Amino acid sequence: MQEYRFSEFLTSNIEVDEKVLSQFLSQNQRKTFNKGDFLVFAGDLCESIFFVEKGLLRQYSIDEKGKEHVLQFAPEGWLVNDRESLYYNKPSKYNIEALENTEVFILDKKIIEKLEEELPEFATFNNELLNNHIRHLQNRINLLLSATAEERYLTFIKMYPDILLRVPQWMVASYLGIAPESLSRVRKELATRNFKK
Amino acid sequence: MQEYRFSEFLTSNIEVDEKVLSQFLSQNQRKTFNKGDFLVFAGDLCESIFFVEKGLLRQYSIDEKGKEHVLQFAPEGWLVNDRESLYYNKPSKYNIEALENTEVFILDKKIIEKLEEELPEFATFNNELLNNHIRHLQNRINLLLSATAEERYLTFIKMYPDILLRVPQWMVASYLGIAPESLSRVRKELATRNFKK
DNA sequence: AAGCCTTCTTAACATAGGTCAATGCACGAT
DNA sequence: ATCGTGCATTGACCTATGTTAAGAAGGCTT
Repeated sequence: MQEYRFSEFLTSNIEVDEKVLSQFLSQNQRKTFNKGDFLVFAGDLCESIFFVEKGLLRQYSIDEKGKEHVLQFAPEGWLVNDRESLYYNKPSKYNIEALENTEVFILDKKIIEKLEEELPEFATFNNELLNNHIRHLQNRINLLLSATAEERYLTFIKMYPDILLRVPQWMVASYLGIAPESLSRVRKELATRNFKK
Repeated sequence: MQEYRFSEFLTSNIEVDEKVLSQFLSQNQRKTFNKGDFLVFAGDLCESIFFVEKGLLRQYSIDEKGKEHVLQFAPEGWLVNDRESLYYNKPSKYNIEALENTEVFILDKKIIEKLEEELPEFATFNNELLNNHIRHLQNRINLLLSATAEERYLTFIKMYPDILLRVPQWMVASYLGIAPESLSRVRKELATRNFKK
């Protein structure tokens, strides 16, 4: 579980003077959460953007029947926020919870906008990040539309082998949109099939 | 079926001088497609961004079993492109097809970047667009994870009543991730239920 | 007007995956 | 060491949705 500072995230992706950068990023934007803590509760307003420097977050909703649905996991180097709150001042539909002791760097919309104005390179980079995020979401939608439980699981293993080891299995099931018992069954089936070969 | 020019899209969302704008946007970026035409075939490289000025597009994949899955519909005022191609120079997984006679305004990455550099307001606006798109995709994922066929359909009706009338029902089913026959069943069920009340 | 697509519907049947309940296991707290 | 809690597994059963196949209603095309 490495650590990944936000400043490092920036300097390793865009050309920018360390000093210029430091004027944007103050130490007090860093915050620590313990395993089990909530960064955001559904119903809250959430106008911050969280960059995970260390640890692991999950963003999830709870439906009327009380079931949880994982929208995303966020390990080191990932950004999480609630767009509904950030751009429409609406209460969030999603909880954000720390699955491990987690350090986040907290950004607000104004800082992002300021960075974009002052550093055109950042604007381009941020754009790519957003587009990349969209790409991921689209691929996930495509998977949810077309793939069986087994296919979804296999894709997950390939894409996020690290996360697989850091979260309980039922959360993976929740991310995949299947029941935990079903995932158990899929795994059993895969195991016996591999054994036979 | 109204018409929505890209220039109008910009001027109605950001403060910008018409003349400044016109230097970016030339007439030859406009293109017309007939119903049934393909703008992009899966496997193609697609480095353009399409803004729909008139008409209707759909972006969809075809899985190994030959089934189509609609990633999105794009009526007037919507942007479509393939991020996989645009940012990673990879062949597209998705087809883009004109469902009606359609006029699109074609942008490439460079124009977007230039607009962002020259017009900070555009950068902010574009950012909001991308974030809004992410928000939509997240909500759709959440729906796919948690909702039954009926709930998905009801949500679709509320969100896209216009599109409902412009595309065949089986495409809606494909967008919702259910079989056309299932959608038929859902509709019947809804009809009899409303009748009983 | 006839014939041909395409779409939608319906019904019978099949199945992946959900639900419920019981068991066992691992691990942290006492 | 023991208890309790949360997680994973398993099996029996159930249900929503997929599949297959057929027929009916429009709407193009010739």
